[in-house]
Amino acid sequence: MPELPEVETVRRGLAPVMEEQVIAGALVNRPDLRWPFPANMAARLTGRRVLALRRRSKYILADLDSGESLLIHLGMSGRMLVSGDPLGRFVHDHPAPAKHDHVVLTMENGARITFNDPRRFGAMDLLETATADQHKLLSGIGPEPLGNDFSEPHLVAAFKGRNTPVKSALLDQRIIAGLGNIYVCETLFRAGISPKRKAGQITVSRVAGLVPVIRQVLIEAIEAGGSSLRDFRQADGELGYFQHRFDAYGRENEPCRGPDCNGTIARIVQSGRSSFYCPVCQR
DNA sequence: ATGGGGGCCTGCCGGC
DNA sequence: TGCCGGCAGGCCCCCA
Repeated sequence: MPELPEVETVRRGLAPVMEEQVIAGALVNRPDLRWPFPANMAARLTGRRVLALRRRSKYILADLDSGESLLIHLGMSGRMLVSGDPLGRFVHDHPAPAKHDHVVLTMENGARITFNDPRRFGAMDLLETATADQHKLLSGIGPEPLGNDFSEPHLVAAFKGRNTPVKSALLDQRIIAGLGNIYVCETLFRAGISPKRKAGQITVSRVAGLVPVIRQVLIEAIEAGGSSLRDFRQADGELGYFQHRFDAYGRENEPCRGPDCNGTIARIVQSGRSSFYCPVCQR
């Protein structure tokens, strides 16, 4: 469930049960996900207190009192399931792992956090907190769209001269962090820009206009994810995700919801991925 | 440097 | 019922 709003929703769901808490036990059920786990991962997590849970792009970082941070990426199908008993009555209760439960953290408060990832495109790593930004997976990532470094001049400069479709440019994590296929589709729909248009060919004012649209789409999605937080602890991290109302994504052959537009949402494939858009009002 | 495509995995869904 | 193709929210890496 992994674009920026979903990852932020997961972070917010995990924070109350993980922050300030000690990891009492770590169960690692396989040697790797997308890449091998770091050496001695279970031992380096066990007994460590979680000082803070942060998010950078689609990554979650758990800062530990050892000076290391646990880096978590959910890939395409990763879930962080919270179970157990916050009152700590069943700390020693270890139910058999379900299929694709790869890592289970048991917190001192009795909460259990299970990383379940069928497709195993997810990842975990341990890195020095002080130099986290220089980690190979983080160093090339562009500005956070909801942060101060993301701006009209930045996006205009990043698009300038680019011959790639705007769809690809917005998916490029070096240009802007955290967008994925869904929110790029939604952003371009609201901005009235065709996903096929070359990034460097869009007028400066239209590129600048993308900035507030991106922010608004993400803020709305985070708020929608947040509305499902009550159910988050029950398990299914996917709740809230499907509650989103998408205007374009997944709506092939359905009527365009644009004002005064009688177009029909189309699906095309760009660099192997589906783009949904209205050929009438997205130009 | 930039852009495009392959590949990593499993699960699900629709069609035959 | 079973098999098969196509599809899926990501992203690294290699090639031209």
